[in-house]
Amino acid sequence: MQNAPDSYFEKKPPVILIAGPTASGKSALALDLADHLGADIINADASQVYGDLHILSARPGADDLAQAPHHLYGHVGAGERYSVGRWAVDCGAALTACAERHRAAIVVGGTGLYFRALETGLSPIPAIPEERLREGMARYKEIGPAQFAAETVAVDPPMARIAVNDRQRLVRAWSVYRHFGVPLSDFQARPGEPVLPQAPAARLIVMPPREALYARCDQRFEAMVAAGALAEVEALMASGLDPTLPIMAALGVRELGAHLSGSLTLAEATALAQRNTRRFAKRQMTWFRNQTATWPVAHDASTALQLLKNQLAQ
RNA sequence: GCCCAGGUAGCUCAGUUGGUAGAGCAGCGGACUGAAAAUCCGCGUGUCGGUGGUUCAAAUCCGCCCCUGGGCA
Repeated sequence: MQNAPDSYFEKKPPVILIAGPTASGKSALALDLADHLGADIINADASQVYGDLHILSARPGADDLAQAPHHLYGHVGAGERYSVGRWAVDCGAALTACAERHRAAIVVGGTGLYFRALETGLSPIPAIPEERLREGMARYKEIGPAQFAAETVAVDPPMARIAVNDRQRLVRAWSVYRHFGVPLSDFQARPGEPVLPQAPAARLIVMPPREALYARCDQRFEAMVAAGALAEVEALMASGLDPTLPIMAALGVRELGAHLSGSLTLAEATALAQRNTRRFAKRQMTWFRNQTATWPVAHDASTALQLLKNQLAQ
C-alpha cells in the first residue's frame, strides 16, 4: 500500500495472475508482490479452499495471513463438494470486494482450470443433483466402460472424444443428459462469461527447473508430516465423511490414511505421497506449457519478480 | 595379494544351446468445460564396465584391465 501511487489504480485496481506447479514458490512470490503493491491475495488452488486441510494443502500460515488480506483459503467445509463453478462465483465476489476497496488483487494458484474460468469463462451449465451422478456411477459399474461409453455417445455424439475409460467425464455427460434431456455438449457449446471482466495487469507462470521442484516436493511432504499432517488426516478419517468427497482426494490424504489404518508403513506412505505429488506437479506443468502458452514464464524467483514488474510498468 | 560372486535402462533385475536386449518401479510426452491435488491417453528412455581376440554374427565364448560386494590371508 505504501509504495503504490494513487494514480496507479485510481479507476481499475490491477489484477495480477500468478500460476505454477505445486511447491514452485508462487505463494511467497505473491506475498512479496502483495506487500509491494498493497494488494489482496486470492486463492486459485483447488485443495486450499478446504478448512480442514491446512497442513496437507500447504495453506499460508498465520504470519502470511497477517501480511496481506487473503481470500478463498480454507473457506469451504470438508463435507462440501466444491467445484470450478463455485470457485468462479467466489472469485468474482472476491475480485469485486477488492475493486470496491480500490485494492489490487493477486490471484495465485496451481489449478489451471480455475485460471481458464477466470480468463475465458465456463459455459453456463446448471448443477446436476448428486443422486444423478450416483445413478450414472451405478450404471457405469453395472454395464461396464465400453457399454456405458456407447450409451453416452448414443445420446451425445460429440462425447465420443472422451476416452472409454474416463469414468469421471463419461458419468458426468451421461448424468447431464439423463437429468436435463439435453446433451452436455449442447451446454458446452454455449460461450462462457469470463470471471475477470478486464485484462489482467500481469500474468506469470512460475516454473522452476524440474529437478529442483521435485526435490522441493519431496522435502515439503516430509515437513508436512513433521508438522502434524497425520493428525490432520486422522481427524478427517474420524469424521466419518464420505470417502468420495473431493477433500479425500487431496494429495497425502489417501496415503497417510493407509498408514493410519495399518496397511502402509510411514516410510511407504511418504514415498507414495511424494511420488504422487511429483506426478501432479508434472501434470500442472503440462497444463501451463500447453494451455497457457502465451503467459510469460519465469524459471526462478528473481526473474519472476522482474517479469511481473515489467508488465506492471506498462 | 589370492579365491569366489557380480558389473545390462535412473533403480532392482531377466536375457533360452552366440543372431545388435526386456520386465517392474522411477521417469517422459499429451489431453483437459462444475470432483481438476480429479480423471484419462501415449512412450523403453541403453557405448549390455573397458579393451583386444574367436566368429558370417558376441550381452552371451576366450585373454587382459577397471570397478563393486563377500571370503582367505
